Amino acid sequence: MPRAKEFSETEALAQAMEVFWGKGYEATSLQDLISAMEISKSSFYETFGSKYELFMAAIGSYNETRVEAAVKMLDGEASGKKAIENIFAYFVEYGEQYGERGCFLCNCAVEFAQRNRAVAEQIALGMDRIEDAYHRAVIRGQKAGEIPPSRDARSLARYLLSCENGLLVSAMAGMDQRKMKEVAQVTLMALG
Amino acid sequence: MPRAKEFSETEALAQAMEVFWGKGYEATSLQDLISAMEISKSSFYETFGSKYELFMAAIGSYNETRVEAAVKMLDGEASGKKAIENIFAYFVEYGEQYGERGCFLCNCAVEFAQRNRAVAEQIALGMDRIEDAYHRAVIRGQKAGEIPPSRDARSLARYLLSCENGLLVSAMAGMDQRKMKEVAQVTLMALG
DNA sequence: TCTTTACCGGACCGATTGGTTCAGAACGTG
DNA sequence: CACGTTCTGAACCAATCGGTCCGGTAAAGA
Repeated sequence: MPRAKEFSETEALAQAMEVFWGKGYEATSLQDLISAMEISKSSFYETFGSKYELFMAAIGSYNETRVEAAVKMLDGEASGKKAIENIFAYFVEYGEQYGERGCFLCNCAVEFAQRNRAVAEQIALGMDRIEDAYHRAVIRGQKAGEIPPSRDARSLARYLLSCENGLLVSAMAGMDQRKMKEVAQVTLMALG
Repeated sequence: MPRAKEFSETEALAQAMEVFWGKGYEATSLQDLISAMEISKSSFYETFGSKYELFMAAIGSYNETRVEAAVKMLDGEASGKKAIENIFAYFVEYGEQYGERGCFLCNCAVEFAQRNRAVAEQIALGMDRIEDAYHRAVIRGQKAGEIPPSRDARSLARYLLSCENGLLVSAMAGMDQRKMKEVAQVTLMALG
């Protein structure tokens, strides 16, 4: 009976995420959003409720796509150490593809987290997923004899996550790829 | 002949920096600023020109005060390694005093740097100062036999800066002090 | 064809944004 | 006292902000 949907909700959400990722929440206007999503203002409010609700959904979308992709990368490799090396190499290459817009979760944390608990929780969700994936990779590396079993796997996982965040923020602050590569190498030496 | 200045320009600037640091540029309104600075709107525009100009000056103020303090901390200690350990310990304690508002330069980089070259340059100025201070500390540590001389001092300095950024961002994303302390320990182990 | 739903454009809203202007009070100095 | 300057509060500005509402059209199934 009804007319068929003409735009994909998840696709529009993904577009919105891109805009928020690139410009941040406050600097993104409704105009920016509906232009990128290619829907009308009316459809916007009917489908997504408000700018804020859309933003929360966008973080969720990021967790389901980008974070999940990173997790798969870490879980997929046969060797734990290789998986970690590969993902850091990926982050070093990263800028060329996406521009230096860093990690969306970090950006949101910087702009929002201290003032908004709901956002902070949404961010923690994604961060924890990555940390756990690093943890699994470290354990795998330890079992394979690539990483000393004496080291605390959870600490190493948190260290790697923190370094990842630092690397991506440093990139936004102007660090070029060559220097990033050096930093990544030093970072991974800490695995022993 | 003239009437005396009744407010200190540098003091007002410092207050403005605090606000920008805590809320970011976009989320800070003129009302926020003139309330914190305790001057009138008229004085504001006469003295500082515009919100944007004030913001740029605020980054400068941050470089002259906070960054300079960090540099002094790194240069002051007798032992290079001890200096680095101390400053990381300081960042771990940090949150309690200032709330988790991270590093102002990083925050600005996240919000602004990709879209504004002038801001990016101002940020790079401060970052370079810190990197150089780390570099001097590493060299001192190497001369004292605390850090293997085989390691490239500049790479280590950039690594430390990147890890510092990562640690402060992670704190904003919800990492608690205990975990930060662990991460800092792992970070410093990489010095060898 | 008729109903139901999807979608759009545009008018409209109050509030707030950053910014300007100006008259006048406050104040130190000659 | 008078001059020169600092500083303020309020009035005012156009523009934009996020958000609401409605009339109309397009499309699918009954």
